[in-house]
Parts: sequence; C-alpha cells; structure tokens
Amino acid sequence: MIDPKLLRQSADDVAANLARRGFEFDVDEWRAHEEIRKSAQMQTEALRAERNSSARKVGAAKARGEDVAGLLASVKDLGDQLQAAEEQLQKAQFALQSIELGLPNLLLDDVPDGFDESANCEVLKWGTPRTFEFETRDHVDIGAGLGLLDFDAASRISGSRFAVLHGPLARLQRALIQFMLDVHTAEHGYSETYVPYLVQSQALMGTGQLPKFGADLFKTDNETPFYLIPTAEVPVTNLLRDTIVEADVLPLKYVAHTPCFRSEAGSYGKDTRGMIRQHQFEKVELVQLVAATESSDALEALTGHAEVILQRLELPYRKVILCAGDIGFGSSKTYDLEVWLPGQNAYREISSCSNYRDFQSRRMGARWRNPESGKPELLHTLNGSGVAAGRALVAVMENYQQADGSISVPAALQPYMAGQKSIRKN
RNA sequence: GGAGAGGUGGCAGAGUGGUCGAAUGUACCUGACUCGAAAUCAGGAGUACCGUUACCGGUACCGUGGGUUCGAAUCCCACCCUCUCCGCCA
Repeated sequence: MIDPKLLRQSADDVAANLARRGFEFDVDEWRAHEEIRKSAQMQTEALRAERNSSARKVGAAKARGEDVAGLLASVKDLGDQLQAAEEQLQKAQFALQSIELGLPNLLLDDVPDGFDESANCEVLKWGTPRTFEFETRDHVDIGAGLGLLDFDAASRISGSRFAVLHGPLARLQRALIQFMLDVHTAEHGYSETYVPYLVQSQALMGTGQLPKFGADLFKTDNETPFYLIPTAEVPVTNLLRDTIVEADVLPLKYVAHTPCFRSEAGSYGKDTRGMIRQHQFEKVELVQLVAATESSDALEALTGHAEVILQRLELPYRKVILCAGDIGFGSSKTYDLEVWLPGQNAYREISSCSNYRDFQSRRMGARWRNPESGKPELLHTLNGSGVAAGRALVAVMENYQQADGSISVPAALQPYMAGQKSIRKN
C-alpha cells in the first residue's frame, strides 16, 4: 500500500510514477472519495464527541439523583445522525481502501522504462554456456531417457503441470535444497524457518497477492478458506504482522524451503513442456526485514546471496533489472536471475529478488522502534528466490548432461549425494 | 469430535452498565539521593487516525463481528483462538 499521507499530499506525482508501469490511477475518482471521507470523518467524530459528553452528563445527573428526562430528550436525534454519518464514513473508507489496495508500489528512479521483458536491462553475465560436442537434449528427454522423470504418471494422478521424480533425480532436487539452505544459513546469516503452507486471506493481503490476484491461487472450500502458499514469502514475511520489534533484532533474515502452489491461470499454452511451469514446485526463499535506510543495500546483498548458489553450481546466468512494465505489483525494484538452459537455448528466470520497501509492511503493520525517535516505524521488506529448486534441477540436468544420456553431479552437490558423481541409467 | 475453563496495555493481573484508555504489581524511560551502582523517592510512558500544528483538542481500540442502551471492557447473539480432560491420530 502506498502511504496515504503521500497520496493526499501529491496524488498526481504518485499517478505519474504508476503510469510508468502502464497503470492508470484515476486521481479524480480517488480525490472525490477522499473528500467525502474527510468531511464524514470530521462529522462522525464531532457527533461522537457530543454523544460522549452528553452521556457523561446523564450519568452525572443520575448520580446526583436528578431528573434526566430533559437531557435524554435533547440527545434524541443524535443517534440517528451519528448512524447516518458513520454509514457514510464507512462507505467512503471502503471505497478508498479498495482503490488503495489495488495500487501497485511506487517504482524507484533507477528502474528502467519499458512495457515488457524486452526492455529489461542486463546488468551482468556470469559464466560461459558450455559448448556441446553432441546434440543436446532438454530435461524432459534426459529425464525420460534415465527413466527418472515421469509426466504421464503425474498427469494420471493430478493432471497437467505436475511431475513425478524418481530415485537419484528426486534425491538431486533434495540435494539442491539442502545445499542452498546450508549456504544461506552458514555463510549468509539467514535463519532457517519452517512455516505453514496453508494461510488465510489476511496474510495474502499483507504481502499483496490479495485482493487483486486471487485467481493465481489455490483455495480450499472451508468456511474460512485456506490458500496454498504461492511462495514462502507469504508466511515468512507475515511473521512480523502486527508487531513492533526492537532495533537490535534487525536486520531479520529468514530462509525457508517450501513447496509453492500456483494455479497458473491464464498461462495456457505457455511452457507446457517439462517442469518449467508447474502447479507445485520447490523453492528456497530468502526474506529480509530491515530499517528503511538499509533496504537498498539489502537488495544488492540478497541478490548476491542467490547468485552465489548459481556460481557454486557453476551454472551460467545473467542478472537483469526488470523494467517498469515487467516488474511485480508490490515491488519497487526487482532483479531477476536467469539461468542458461541449453535445452531451450535461452536464459530463463530462476530467481526474482525484490525490494518492497514499506509496501507490504504498511499492509500488515510490521514495524520496528527507532531508538532515535522512540517511535514505531515501518520496516522495509525484501525477498528473493535463493533459488527455485525445480528450475535449478532443470538447469543442472541440461547443463550437466553427457553424450551417453547421463547427468554429472555438480561438485557442490556431491556431498549431498553420498559422493555420487553421476546419474546414469541403472 | 465430546466436556469444561478462559481471552484486558511488554508481562502479570483487577475491573459485571456512568470522568475506565482502563486500578495495582512488574519491566521500561527521566530526574533526585550516590564517587558509581543497588535500594528508595518523584515524575513519565500504549497504538492508530482527524483537526491545529507553539501548545493542544477530538475519535477509535479490553479476541473478532453484530446487537441492546442516552452511555458497553462490563449485558445479549454469532464466530475465532488458547488451555485442561476424554476420544482419535503422525
């Protein structure tokens, strides 16, 4: 959510910033609701003050044993007036809230202009894609050739966009997850966290998936429904919901491995082959909660932590900064890491690292107490994949494939595979 | 799933219709005493919003949402959560 004070002060500047994303903020409509809200609030509070003081007078008079009939008559209409004012206020607040919850975050100045991914700016290229002296295959063929990756069975069980892994391939994914968790906890100072995979709507409201993007989520049919988390960002960031922490606990750095569930509504026909885009995938997520002054540096550091994983796995990647039209709803600035996939002859997203600044923390009331002012201030929240395990598995399979159909195990993962150096048929 | 108890400020814990945003204790901050600290004494201190912005005034918040009332932490209804016992289960 954008700071309502900033909105009142300079709605036009906000609209100009959001327009860079291609988002149209109807300032006049918002302003009309805001004016009604303001007058309704002042009126409501004045009427309440009147009610409160007259109620006190009635009480005092009764305590003295005086007749209160006159007093009661004088406040006869107050209730109706108050009720009308409250209803008007409530309506205006609801209208404002639904507008404000639908506004994306303000972009930082260094986010490049552009409408889609073609305008994203490459800031770094790491590693050199390997040259193969044989015809490369994609992970689907490699996995099928080894008999370790089965989409047919998955579709019999659950339909499309699911995968079944067997044996050493399943273990390789587990090895990737373990490796990532170990690096982030031991070397990057993150605290390992286990969190619920089912959350309620207010958590998703806090991180910004709701109210706008409910169609992307799986939802249970309980009376108060649960949602399956689309990313660990949701439960982990919400750890700080409605709390005020002391300065000495900052920065808070969490790492969590969770499965992620996405309905992928509207992505029909996109990435239908293989396990690039699944309803269920594994991800190791990095989340930081920091003081406002620290978030810019924290984004660079967090992105670097994800990069280390790709570097240790010796997977070529590039780092891009997302342009105004491609960046996510709640982010003020995002770096994507794209890993080289020989099977697609392309770089594909494997991590997305974003600085949400106070956008999420305002929605969920995540604050810290600034010792300088003694006052609670909103935290800045950041998160990034460190990295997506399913796609990392694809990247390892394709980059480490051998002419005989086997897969070499990256050196960094061998300790997690009981020293196994290669995955081959039988 | 069944039975019972309970949700009040950082914590503990009073408060069953009228200056209760809320006693008291404790933790916290400031000052006094002290060489310093402890102890003691005095004072301060919740969160958010609105108006004024020197000071200050107002509103809301006692699990959540409704209701009754001139007036609700207190009464009524629904829901949520926690704890104990039983059942079931990993």
